[in-house]
Amino acid sequence: MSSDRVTIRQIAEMSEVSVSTVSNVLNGRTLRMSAETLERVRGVISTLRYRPSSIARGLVTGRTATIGLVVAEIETALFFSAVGALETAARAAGYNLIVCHARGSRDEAEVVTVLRTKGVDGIIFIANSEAVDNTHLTDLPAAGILAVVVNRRRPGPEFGRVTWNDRAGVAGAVEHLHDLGHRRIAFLRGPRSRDSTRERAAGYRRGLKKVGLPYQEDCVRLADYTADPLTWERATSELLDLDPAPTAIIASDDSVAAVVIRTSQRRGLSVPRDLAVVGIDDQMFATLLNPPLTTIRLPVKEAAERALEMLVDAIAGQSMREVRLATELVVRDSSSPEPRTNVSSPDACIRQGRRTVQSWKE
Amino acid sequence: MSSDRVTIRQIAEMSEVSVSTVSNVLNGRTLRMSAETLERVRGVISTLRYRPSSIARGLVTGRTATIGLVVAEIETALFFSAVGALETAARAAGYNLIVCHARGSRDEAEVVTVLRTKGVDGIIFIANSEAVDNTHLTDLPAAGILAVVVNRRRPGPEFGRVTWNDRAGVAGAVEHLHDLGHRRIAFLRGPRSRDSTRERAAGYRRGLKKVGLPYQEDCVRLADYTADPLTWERATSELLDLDPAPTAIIASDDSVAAVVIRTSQRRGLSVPRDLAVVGIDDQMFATLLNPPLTTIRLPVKEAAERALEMLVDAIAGQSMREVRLATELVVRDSSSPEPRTNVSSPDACIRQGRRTVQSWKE
DNA sequence: CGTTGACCTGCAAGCGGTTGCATGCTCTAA
DNA sequence: TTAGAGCATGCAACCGCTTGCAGGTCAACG
Repeated sequence: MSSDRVTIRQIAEMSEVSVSTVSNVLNGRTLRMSAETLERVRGVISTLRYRPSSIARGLVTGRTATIGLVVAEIETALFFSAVGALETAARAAGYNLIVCHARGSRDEAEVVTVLRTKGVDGIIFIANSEAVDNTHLTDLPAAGILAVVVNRRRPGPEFGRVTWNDRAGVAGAVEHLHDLGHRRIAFLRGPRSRDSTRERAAGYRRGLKKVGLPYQEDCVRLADYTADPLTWERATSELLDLDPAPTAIIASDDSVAAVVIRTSQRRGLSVPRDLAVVGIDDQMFATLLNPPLTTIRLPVKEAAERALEMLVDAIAGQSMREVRLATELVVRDSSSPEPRTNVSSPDACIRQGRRTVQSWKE
Repeated sequence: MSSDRVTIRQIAEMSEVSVSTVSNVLNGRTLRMSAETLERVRGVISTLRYRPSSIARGLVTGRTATIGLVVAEIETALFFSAVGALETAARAAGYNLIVCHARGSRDEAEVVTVLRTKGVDGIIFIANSEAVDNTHLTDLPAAGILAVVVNRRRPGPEFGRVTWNDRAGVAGAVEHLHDLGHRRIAFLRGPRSRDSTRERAAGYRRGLKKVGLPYQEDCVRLADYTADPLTWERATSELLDLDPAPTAIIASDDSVAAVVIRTSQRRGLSVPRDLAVVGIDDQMFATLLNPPLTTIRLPVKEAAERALEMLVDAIAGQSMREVRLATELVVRDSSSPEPRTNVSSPDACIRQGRRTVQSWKE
């Protein structure tokens, strides 16, 4: 296919030097080289638009300038921003990304072996759940594969790790709602299979404790964001049927929050006047809802960048680290303190434009 | 790094055969081979978990089983689904994806050269705009690089191409709204820089013509989905201020549609009773809005699959094709014929669950 | 004038595979 | 008994590039 691909040999011939000299030019080993030769070789390279085959180079150096990205559950819109951020950061650092989507850990094991045959310089695993089987990863360090896990349990100290603080995020949301005067704050939890769910539940409890509210069993319901939205609707209705009904709901994620808003509006409630709603993720559409959604932003993008940075450092010989990032509460109208009318006004626009941000670290 | 990577040589030694024999086993050239040898080699391979380096193999065969994916404006959530679909399809066909995000055509040119050094077997370009500069692509065929473009102008007949029918989609939406009784249907167009915008505008005109409605200049406004949502809000307000105001709006995309819904609701209008709203894209959140959004679904996922299929066929020696896919109108409540109340009812749930789908091809 | 460095450049081996063709073996038939 | 067919395996070149080290040139120095 690559019929007439330019090779280093051709460059050498045309510049009337040896292949090694060209290689030296390419790799900056140019210290002890006559300016004349250097210039000549460079000239030929640029006129022929020669780019050395990174695959041949990789074969001998063991470096391919490629890193593998293994994403679990790529459908989750949230993780797309991570992929984008990762790609940007990687390219800035001179790397390319082989992106693989793993469905389940068996699949992941297979993906990893493929990635190894491709000679990637390292692998980043990004999951939306910490509760993943890691057994197939434990032999990576022995094989000399560098790896960083994001939002996921760490298979061993040879792995880099980036997480974010779900617990503090939810606790902060509870505080925020308490500040607004809410005294009965409900919590929709995600599926138990995820560690983050546990963390968030812990954050909910902690937040309540901190502001001095009792933990009430009936205010916690399951709303599995991987399940059918109808189930979220039902969970919301159950909460709203309580007596006294909660005046605020923290939802499993932004999608669930959207349905919470819709469900309560259909019951004739006004958000935030009758019910405050807080989401988790800060997905792109959060700002487009009516009302715009207050939500806990997960630092997915930053996590991606830190993971890449860590991996690149590791390739350069440094040892792996563990980083925990802060989440932030982005306050929008769905938890606005003042009741909103449904009528547009200049004032409303301004209020909508405003955005308050608060961060929580451990 | 890959300190003790197993090589074909080791396998050869342990099986007491030559390297070539192992290679023959690996590549299925096993016809004239004694069953005993075959089994022995296979045994060693599997006990040592040997996987041949695809990079070394690529060097000699010229095939890397890797294809490049160049995505323009990766932030667009819509295209993430394409990436996911592409990855799935690629892996099923035995390929991996190097994903690159190109911002602008200069960047794209650079990405392409990098991809070439990595020895990709082909490249898929996917853009959310047909109006991209293609000059830097025209030399790809000469270099023996196979390429498929998605939703984008075709640089030449050597390129594969997959598009979808924006025009018919919008025309169909107009028909749908007309069927519901709407006689004044507004259209929010996207930025002029995109071919799709022109196509959609043409579809709008054609739809009007088909149902016998006049084209009214004042019913068309710009709502650039890459711009600030406040501008969408303003465009919506301008439409609603008209006298007579339109009773239906086709929005530039789903995000814009969400804002249209919000804006009209804030003015005290009820969707769809007072105003029908149709989006474009069928993004994930369309179904979560209040009311759920009727939208023109673009076959992004299918396009990705067709593009991959075409590329794989081309690698196998077939020539490129051009495919145009149908769009479908997904009817949800935002254009429901019957007025909706804001009060929940069992009936409402059922109606919400329903989904009507209609397809338009050229 | 012979040596010695400093300074450039090229040789050749090797990375981990693939592949055309030669080689050696076994077995059958003349 | 032996040539030839047929089969199983190995040889060696090659893919495009890197790199340690040898080798060659030239000016200055003793």
